[in-house]
Amino acid sequence: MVLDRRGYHGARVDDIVKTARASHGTFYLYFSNKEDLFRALVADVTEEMRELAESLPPVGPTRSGYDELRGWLGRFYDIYHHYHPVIRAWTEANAQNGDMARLGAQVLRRFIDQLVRRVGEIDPPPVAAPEVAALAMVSMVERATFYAVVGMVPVEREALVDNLAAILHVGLFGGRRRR
Amino acid sequence: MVLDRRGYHGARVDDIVKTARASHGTFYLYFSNKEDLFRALVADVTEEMRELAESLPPVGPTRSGYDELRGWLGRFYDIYHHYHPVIRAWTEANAQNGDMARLGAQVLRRFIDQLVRRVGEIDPPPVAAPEVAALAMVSMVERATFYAVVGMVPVEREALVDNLAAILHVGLFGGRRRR
Amino acid sequence: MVLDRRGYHGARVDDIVKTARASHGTFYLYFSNKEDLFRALVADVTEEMRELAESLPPVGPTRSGYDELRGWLGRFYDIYHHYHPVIRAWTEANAQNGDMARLGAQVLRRFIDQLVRRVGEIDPPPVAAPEVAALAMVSMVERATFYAVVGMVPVEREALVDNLAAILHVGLFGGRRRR
Amino acid sequence: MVLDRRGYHGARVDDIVKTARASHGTFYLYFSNKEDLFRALVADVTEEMRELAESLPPVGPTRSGYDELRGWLGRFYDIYHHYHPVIRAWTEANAQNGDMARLGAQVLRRFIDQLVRRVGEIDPPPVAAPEVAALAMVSMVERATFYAVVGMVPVEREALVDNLAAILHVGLFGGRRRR
DNA sequence: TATGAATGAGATTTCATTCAT
DNA sequence: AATGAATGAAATCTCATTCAT
Repeated sequence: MVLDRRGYHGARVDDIVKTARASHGTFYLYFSNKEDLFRALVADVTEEMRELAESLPPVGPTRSGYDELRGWLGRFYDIYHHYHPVIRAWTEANAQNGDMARLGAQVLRRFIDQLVRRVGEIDPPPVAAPEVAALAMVSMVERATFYAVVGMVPVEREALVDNLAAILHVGLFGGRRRR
Repeated sequence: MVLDRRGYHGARVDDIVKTARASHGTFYLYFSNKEDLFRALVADVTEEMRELAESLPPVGPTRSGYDELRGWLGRFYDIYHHYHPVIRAWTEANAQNGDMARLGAQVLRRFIDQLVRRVGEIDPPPVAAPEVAALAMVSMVERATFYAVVGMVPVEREALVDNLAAILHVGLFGGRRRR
Repeated sequence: MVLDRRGYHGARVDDIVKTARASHGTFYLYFSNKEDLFRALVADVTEEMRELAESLPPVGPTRSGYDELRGWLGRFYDIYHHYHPVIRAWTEANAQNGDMARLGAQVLRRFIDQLVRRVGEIDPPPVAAPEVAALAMVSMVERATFYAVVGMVPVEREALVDNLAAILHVGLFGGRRRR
Repeated sequence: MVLDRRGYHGARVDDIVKTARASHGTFYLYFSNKEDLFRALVADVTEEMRELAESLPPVGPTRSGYDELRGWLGRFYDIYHHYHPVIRAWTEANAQNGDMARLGAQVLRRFIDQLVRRVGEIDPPPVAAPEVAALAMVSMVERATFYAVVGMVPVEREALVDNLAAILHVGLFGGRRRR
């Protein structure tokens, strides 16, 4: 995947079509321009992310709740792993202003909303400001997974998922035992 | 700041010199190329970050430890706020491979190392894998601050710092009371 | 008709086959290339024009001569109206050098020759240089009709034909009465 | 002049800059795109045409009126001769729809208006529909001059100007003697 | 005959960099 | 030291034409 090696700006249409063993003409037959390809790729990721956000399990200080959280984080990791070239490029785009950044903000928003909802179900409420706590947690999961997936830190999937689950659990339920 | 609006690739040398009310010639008198300018800007941030990493306070389940952590997070926020155009561009560069991404990995490493050291001081050790926990915490702080600073989420400095401090405190010391 | 909206260069083969509800393959089955289609279209017009040039009536300062001239101008208008997309494209091609311009020059020549012949029949000869007078008259008829037909000026068929006939009549026979 | 040989579509930016002994970069320093150059060239011609339209002399069945008309037609010829590459390209553009054709229609309009005004001064009025007569006369002058200038017909400047003047004079004043 | 996805040569346009002044 | 017009390599994009089915 060309995006992987060079990111959006580094990926020349020439590279893309060579990698796909196609021609320039074919490329512009299916995409109206380079950004359009990127949008299509991002749309796939966005769809996966939307489903993922919706499948965030109800949480509770139980063993099964903990396991479900681990499963969910594992899926998060897998999506990031699978789409990481696109996600790299998207991160690149998010660093600028413009459409793609707005789309990124929407997806972020969706995760935060789902998490806020879950946190609202917890009794007693674990934090004063669920919105900010949700932002913090989403940020943690997203970026730690990103760094692991792109190899900026040497962390294996299981170690990452276990630790994120543990930290989130503690963050949500304090020291409460898992029943 | 041109980097703010457009990121590294979006900021043309022409824009940069216009913004600086200088000429192309002058630009190349002081920087050997566009990347060189960016390196210089990043070097400033890197230096701040290095100092910041070193000033990570010893932590403990005390009120003063908590306050120091808040102070430190506030400084983190302020640096991000001040340098956010550069940091955006850096995020963009980190999303690609290459020198800048390696530099980003180094800075990340430094934060993780410092945090691991602090976590190592805690007795009993709060987590099984301090490295991964440290990655998670750095990721959380970094990205939540980034999203807040660039306006992708509407969170104020104080709310952010308070919540991050609370979450980190719980993460490090579980439900232990602040003495 | 695609030529109408966009002219020769603006009419892509893709547009042409879409308009004709055919495929690219079929197009190249019947025409060896895009220019070949245009040549075929122009050939139709050229043939019409050839016949029209030959049917230029003998002229004279009589009412019936005047009426015949009017009829002829009406046919000129009708051909231009019918073929105006092709004629637009041809005008476009005439504005360049090359084969099509040469073909345009031939057709122009044919009209001039016919008109010179008619003018030669007039006694006394109305002008010193029949060739140039013929050029002027052909130019007048051709371009005024073109402007009217393509809508660059708001003139109706009858008004145009009447006036052109009157002017030509005066030009050929001066103020002489129509007998 | 590159437009001369090939017209607008045939003139590649590459040819233009080679002819001008400049580089692509320089071209795009002064014009935002290829059409922009063409617009600039046409603007020059448009300005000349505007002045020419305004300088259309008052007409009358006098020798001096006739001479002024000849002078004016000579200036028309000279402008066409000088700008003929641009005028060819403009004719090409007029053959399509779009901005340039609208601009062409405006210039045509201006000539017609001026001529209608002059014809309106004549007593008795020479034609029933001055608008259409003016269109015919402008068409005649424009196209005959075009054909002569681009070499589609072999007519010299003096012969053209003399004959056009004679025909216009007859058209306007019938057989009336030049006083 | 008919199709239309695929092609690729060649066009336009961009922008980091240079250099004469 | 400072300038900014000029450069040109390299990018994006177009579209007439082909050919396997």
